[in-house]
Amino acid sequence: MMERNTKQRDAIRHVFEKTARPLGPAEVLEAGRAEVSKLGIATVYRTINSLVESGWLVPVELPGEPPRYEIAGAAHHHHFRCRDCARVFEIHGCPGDLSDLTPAGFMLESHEVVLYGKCARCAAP
Amino acid sequence: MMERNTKQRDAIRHVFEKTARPLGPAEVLEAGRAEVSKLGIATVYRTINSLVESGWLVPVELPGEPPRYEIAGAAHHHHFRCRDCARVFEIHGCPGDLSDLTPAGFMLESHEVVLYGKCARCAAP
DNA sequence: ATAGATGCAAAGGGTTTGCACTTGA
DNA sequence: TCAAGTGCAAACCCTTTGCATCTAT
Repeated sequence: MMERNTKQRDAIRHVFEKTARPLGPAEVLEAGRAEVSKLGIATVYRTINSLVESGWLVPVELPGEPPRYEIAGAAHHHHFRCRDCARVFEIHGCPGDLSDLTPAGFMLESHEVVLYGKCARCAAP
Repeated sequence: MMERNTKQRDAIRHVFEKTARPLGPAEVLEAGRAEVSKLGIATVYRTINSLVESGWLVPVELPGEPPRYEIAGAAHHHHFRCRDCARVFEIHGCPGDLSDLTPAGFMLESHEVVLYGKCARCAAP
């Protein structure tokens, strides 16, 4: 599946390559129409899903929000969401071993951390 | 709104009182039918929403999943989601100060931590 | 008695799928 | 050529809403 190079697929990849932040399907559709004006939402979804399956994209899921996607390849990291502008930023570092928090008998496999607050721009006076 | 005591409302509160973990609307519906067999999903949604507004319930939102709800009043805590049975459990403890992860200029206000793995039941042989 | 609450079914919003047409290899 | 990929619209899933009926006060 998705083994051909189409202009739609190229356009969608270009959108991610040109944008430094995680994007949702609607944003991809809008930006992608600059290159392929008749681009359809179904193609965006199918292509994103296949790019995730192929490992080129990874989903960025924040609590209570529809998924965004970003180009894969970054090291293990988490995200900071600005409460004012709603933008999401990658943060480096990690709280480390969280097995202390794991209840007895439970098997810890991975974790997710999201920080909330104000980004540099919104915190500035 | 929701200012009367109905058997549906009571049943829904009972479900949360009897269950120690965060529940989604479908789980509440199923458990609630034990008390009110004709309970409808719309009533579950309406009642949950009003219990959240009144502060009796708080939403538990995990990345990429529809919201669950738990009784308000618990101290700051996080959640563990079982990858096998998809149930969510409250965990005690907290990684603590995460300001090390916060980029310069950013203002950290709060955080969310979710652990993933196998619950005691699903990890058992 | 009567406004509030319920249940059903229909409507919404976002994502997926069926199908005929288009297109890349 | 001709199967993979696309676009459109219908189907889906979860949640909300409209409305006639029921019920707590």
